[in-house]
Amino acid sequence: MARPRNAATDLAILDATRAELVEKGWSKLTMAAVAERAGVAKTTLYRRWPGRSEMVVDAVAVLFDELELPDRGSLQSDIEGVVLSFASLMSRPEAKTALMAVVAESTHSPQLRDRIRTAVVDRQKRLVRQGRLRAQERGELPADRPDSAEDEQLIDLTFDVVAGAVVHRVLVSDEPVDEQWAAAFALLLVGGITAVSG
Amino acid sequence: MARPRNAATDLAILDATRAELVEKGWSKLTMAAVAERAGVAKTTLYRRWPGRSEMVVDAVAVLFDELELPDRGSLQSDIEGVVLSFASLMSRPEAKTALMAVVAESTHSPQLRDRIRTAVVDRQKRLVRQGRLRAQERGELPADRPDSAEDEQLIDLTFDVVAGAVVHRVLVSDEPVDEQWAAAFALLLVGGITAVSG
Amino acid sequence: MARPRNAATDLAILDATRAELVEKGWSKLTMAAVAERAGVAKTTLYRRWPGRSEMVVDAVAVLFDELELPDRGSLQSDIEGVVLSFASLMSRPEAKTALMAVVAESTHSPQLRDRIRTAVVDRQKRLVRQGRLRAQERGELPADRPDSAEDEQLIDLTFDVVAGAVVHRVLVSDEPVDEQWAAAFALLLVGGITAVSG
Amino acid sequence: MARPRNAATDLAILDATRAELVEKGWSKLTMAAVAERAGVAKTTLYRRWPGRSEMVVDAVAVLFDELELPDRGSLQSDIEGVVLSFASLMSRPEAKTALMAVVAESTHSPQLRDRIRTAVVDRQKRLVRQGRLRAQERGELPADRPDSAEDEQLIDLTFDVVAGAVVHRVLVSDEPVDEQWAAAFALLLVGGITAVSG
DNA sequence: CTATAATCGAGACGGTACGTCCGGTCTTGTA
DNA sequence: TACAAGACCGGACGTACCGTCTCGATTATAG
Repeated sequence: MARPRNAATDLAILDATRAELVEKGWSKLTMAAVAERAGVAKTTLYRRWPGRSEMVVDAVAVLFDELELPDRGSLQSDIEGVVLSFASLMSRPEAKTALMAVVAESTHSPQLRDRIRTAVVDRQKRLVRQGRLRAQERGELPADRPDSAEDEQLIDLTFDVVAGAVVHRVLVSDEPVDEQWAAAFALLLVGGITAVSG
Repeated sequence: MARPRNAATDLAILDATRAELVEKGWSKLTMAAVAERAGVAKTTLYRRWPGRSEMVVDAVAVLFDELELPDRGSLQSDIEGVVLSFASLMSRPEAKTALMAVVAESTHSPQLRDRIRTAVVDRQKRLVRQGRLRAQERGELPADRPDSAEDEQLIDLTFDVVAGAVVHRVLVSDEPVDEQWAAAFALLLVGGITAVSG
Repeated sequence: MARPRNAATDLAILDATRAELVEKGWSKLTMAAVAERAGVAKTTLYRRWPGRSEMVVDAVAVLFDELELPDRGSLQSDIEGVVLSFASLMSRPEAKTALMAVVAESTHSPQLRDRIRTAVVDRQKRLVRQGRLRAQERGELPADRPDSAEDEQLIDLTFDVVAGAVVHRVLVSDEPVDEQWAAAFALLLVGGITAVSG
Repeated sequence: MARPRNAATDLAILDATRAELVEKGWSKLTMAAVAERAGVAKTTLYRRWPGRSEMVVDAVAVLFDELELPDRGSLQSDIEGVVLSFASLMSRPEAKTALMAVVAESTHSPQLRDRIRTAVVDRQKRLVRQGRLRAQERGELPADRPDSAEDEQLIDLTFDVVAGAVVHRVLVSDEPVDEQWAAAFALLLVGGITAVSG
């Protein structure tokens, strides 16, 4: 009760973390370097996060909140838009290197898995819901059936398909996501959703 | 003229690497432990691979060669089959932890990116081609147009969608890929491909 | 402001160094073994000394401070005494193996040469000065001429002759320094000094 | 029986050893480097010497055979001469670094100690005997008493004093042996020997 | 004039230690 | 109490040599 933590310090640390990620990448990211860059002692880092991975998850999570779903007039266009902006996010070095790394770490740590899910995954499903709702308003998709588990599953499925395809294209196949690819993907997805929902 | 390298040593090392991956996971995998388990000196590892990542790529790559595409009678069923067997592969601890980790590392190393592409990605596209061919023989899909770049792109797209969705579901969303999910996914994908190709 | 170095650690390390020298000898002395024996991390060694040789010089230097020159009543006897006690020092395994080794190393390192000179050589010249002074008080030797470079050179010469002869006898010729040898040597040296100074 | 060893190879190896000693010093001298420099395989080295130390002793021993004792007309002058030529030998980098190093090693190896004694020490005592004989012929010293252990001991003592003083001056005290020092030393030694033998 | 057997070059190999780096904890003094 | 500074332990890193080994290829002698 004597002295409260300095809130600005958190931001400085997360900024420093992202900067180091850009310059060095995940495996060369050291706590000491982040601390020095943030003008902070190593102790302070460990007082706030249990380890490197958790800190990086938090540092990267905010990037995902920049994603939006502007109304481009059709489901097809909306998908194209979100694919392109997600791809551009995944092309930023601090995002691509960190995301895969923490996912890798998470395979041996349930705590980390939870942190990723709450900080990244769940927060972005909103985009799928929003796009679906908008398409229903436009009459492109039928309205949700009340309490339908199938509808809920379709949302999850759509999320994994969109996010997975983009991540795989960019990071594993190592090919660019350009407008042409986004269009082809959106066409495929709309076709599939229509077939399933129709 | 000089003493040749022992070919069996390579196999012993890669076996040891996979075993250590299962027990310790990527971040606790040490060269010394792999060497000891393989009954080999650390030097020998470094004589054959430039680093941990490259060695792990080679160790994991062979797992992907186990994937097959048995003829289950329809495109929909074929997709369900490959999704399930791929998901079962991605659930093996040595595959999931290693794959994400090397992809993360690869974001800062073109050499590693190439190695992943040739050792893993390119080798598995055969499954997509094979499934497509079979569907065409069954009359489920129209035949390829000669020298069509579009057909080629559709193959790549399909590959990223299938592999990406499964990987994302298993590793990021952290949800199981069961028969129900495989069926829903296959339905969506067949719908999309039909719409696009029709 | 920051945490200060633990002074007791220095002593523990030097003790461990001497113990390892006794058991293993110079060429089998490893930093890791010293660290473990001292209950200290290897890092701590390197934080305090640039390398093995420097550490060993410091570890051995204190042994030389044990040397004394008890008044045995005559120059001849004083020399016999110091020769015997120096020889007994040079027979201790930690001294003999270490001293020659660091001298060997020093031939390629001016820094090390300086360290040896200040830590060992200069500190022991006091014995020669003391013995000379005592002999002068007894009237065995004429008093120093003021500001005489010759007197100073004679001190250095005596030091090299005494120390050199003992070291060479023990380490190179590999013969024991017993009372008989000490007496013969002292006789020779007193004869020489008297001839020169007379 | 079948094929004899190439004798020229021995010389090439010892030459290479000395050259490496000059350039790198003892502690940076590697068997691989010597082998390459001699145009020879590492195996060949180990076929001829049990280890580095033994090889270096042989490489350096020949240097000592260059020492001679030209007749300069008096015991005093003869001593000055041998001191200067021995000092010039001890100033050569391959000799100084190697000699101390093998002596250090020898403290833990009787075999090595023997090799040093036969290859270096015993071979050089001839110089003392020769100088003594010459001084006796000149009438500077009384003739040997038959079967006198004392005379024998005086030879050994003289050897240790001369060699020890020079080595200590050059390597430990790190001061030059010039004509002035040689003269002062010779004066001291002649005084001592005369007093003892008188 | 072979054939036979040791020598030789090259370099892979199992080891051991190196000196460095980093993670995470701890101990100081200052604010 | 929070914090900066940095010492500290532990442990892995990638490198360098060691001394041994396995290879073919190359001789010099014995048959």
